[in-house]
Amino acid sequence: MREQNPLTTSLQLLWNGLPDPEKGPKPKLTLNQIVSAGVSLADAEGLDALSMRRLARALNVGTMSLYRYVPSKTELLNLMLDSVVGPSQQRLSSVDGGWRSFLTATVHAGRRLYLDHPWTLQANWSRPVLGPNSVADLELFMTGVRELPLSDQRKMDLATVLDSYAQGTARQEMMWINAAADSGMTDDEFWSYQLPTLEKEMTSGRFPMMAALDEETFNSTWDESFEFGLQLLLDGLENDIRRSERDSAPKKSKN
Amino acid sequence: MREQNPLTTSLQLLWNGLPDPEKGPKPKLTLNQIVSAGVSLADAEGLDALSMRRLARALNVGTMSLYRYVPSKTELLNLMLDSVVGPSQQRLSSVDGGWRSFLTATVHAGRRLYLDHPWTLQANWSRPVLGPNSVADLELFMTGVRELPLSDQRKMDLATVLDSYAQGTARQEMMWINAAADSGMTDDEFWSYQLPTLEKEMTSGRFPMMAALDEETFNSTWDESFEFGLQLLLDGLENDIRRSERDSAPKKSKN
DNA sequence: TGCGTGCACCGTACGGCGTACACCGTACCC
DNA sequence: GGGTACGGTGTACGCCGTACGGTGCACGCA
Repeated sequence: MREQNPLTTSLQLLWNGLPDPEKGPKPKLTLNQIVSAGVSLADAEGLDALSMRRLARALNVGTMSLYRYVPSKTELLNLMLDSVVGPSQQRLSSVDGGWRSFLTATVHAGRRLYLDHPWTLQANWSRPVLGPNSVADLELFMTGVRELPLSDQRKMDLATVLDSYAQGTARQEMMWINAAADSGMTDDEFWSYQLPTLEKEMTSGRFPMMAALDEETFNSTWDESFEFGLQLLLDGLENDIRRSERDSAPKKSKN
Repeated sequence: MREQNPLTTSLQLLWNGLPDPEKGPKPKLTLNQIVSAGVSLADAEGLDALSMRRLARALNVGTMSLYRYVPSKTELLNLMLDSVVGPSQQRLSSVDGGWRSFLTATVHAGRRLYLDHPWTLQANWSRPVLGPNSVADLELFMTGVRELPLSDQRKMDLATVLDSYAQGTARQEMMWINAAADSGMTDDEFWSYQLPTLEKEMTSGRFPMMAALDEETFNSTWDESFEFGLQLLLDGLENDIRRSERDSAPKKSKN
């Protein structure tokens, strides 16, 4: 338990939580209380609002008491992240409905996760060590794609690609929402304030393509662009699969 | 110039820079010097290292002098962001080589941008107002896809989707690199420290799919997964295009 | 020529942050 | 019943962004 592996304590906390002590006074808190209070605070007010002082106040303890449970704020964020990922009901129930509906549910769930917990997309966020929920997530993914004629390596690539896409789209959406909110305006107000300047510049001759755009060019909702890209990805995958089935088809005659 | 539009000053700075003053002493700096010093510092040491104090020291001025040029750190970040985006040579030269090679170059350039300037993926990053380089970027994109049989709205969706993908993949890659670097180890060391714990858990019976994975499952490079997903997207798009050409083909006989 | 004025420069200070450290008090083991 | 291991926390340090106000330069005008 006291190896020199520098990740030991992180891994220990993620997978086994705190060891329950025998001696000394009873702890006032549990690790879970701290982590979920952190998640609530970050969900409600953003990552900026999550300071150790505020979190401690919310839990009615002194600031430094938190450090009896968690070695640093970074480690707390790692725990918060793992606590928030993990298989959702939606995906569990779609695992046997064919790969396309499973992957659709997976990417939707990923996007919803990032939008529900925007703080997962903020900050330095050096990706933590893998925790139990992340691994359960991968386990479910691998189950959902078990029928696909792809190598395990390609399946893992697929997981990475789809998560990247969910993350990227959610991040873009969040940035616009934040930009408006930070300036204390709605999305529409934000646009309308920019429009005069943009229109002047676009019709200046420097941007002929931009000047000639349709009225509705910028009218897509985030949901629509997200769906569009998701269909591209899945269509591309379907292509891939058909091709690999065609390639292996001749061998079928051997049976 | 003194309207109550709350974005006026931001837009002014982005599009026109600072007005050159008539009275008083000559400014020691230019806006560009500040912005590019900020970019250099953030590139070299990350966004955390970019404090107003350090930036001022690097420029040999007092901390508060910076505020004569830039109203806040947030605004500085907006200017920095617009200063690093924009059409690259690679993309400009591929604009007439067919949509597929143009889009490939576009997404590659996007990914390279995010990897070269990882700070663009950090922090709150409430997306700023659109600056001249961002608009030039869109202009180029619209030129590159002008032949595609898609509505302007769909083309804009495509721009969003591809940027999301570039951003998502770059972000994932950066997170792993950071995670290792923050702990002061290489990527490989980071993996090897986690492996014992993961292997123990995976063979515990709770994760049968994970336990049965090929040896090479996790061996893909970031480049490989990125390429894989990019091909999926472009194949999907090709599908879309062929379908829409097929649909409109009957009309061709009218000619 | 000289002076008034508007702007550049920047030292100081305030309220936040993460967290190192040391001290206090509790509750179990022997 | 005493020793000891451990939970709780007050204080302090060195960072951060930036509000405020003082100082002195350089041009427009008399």
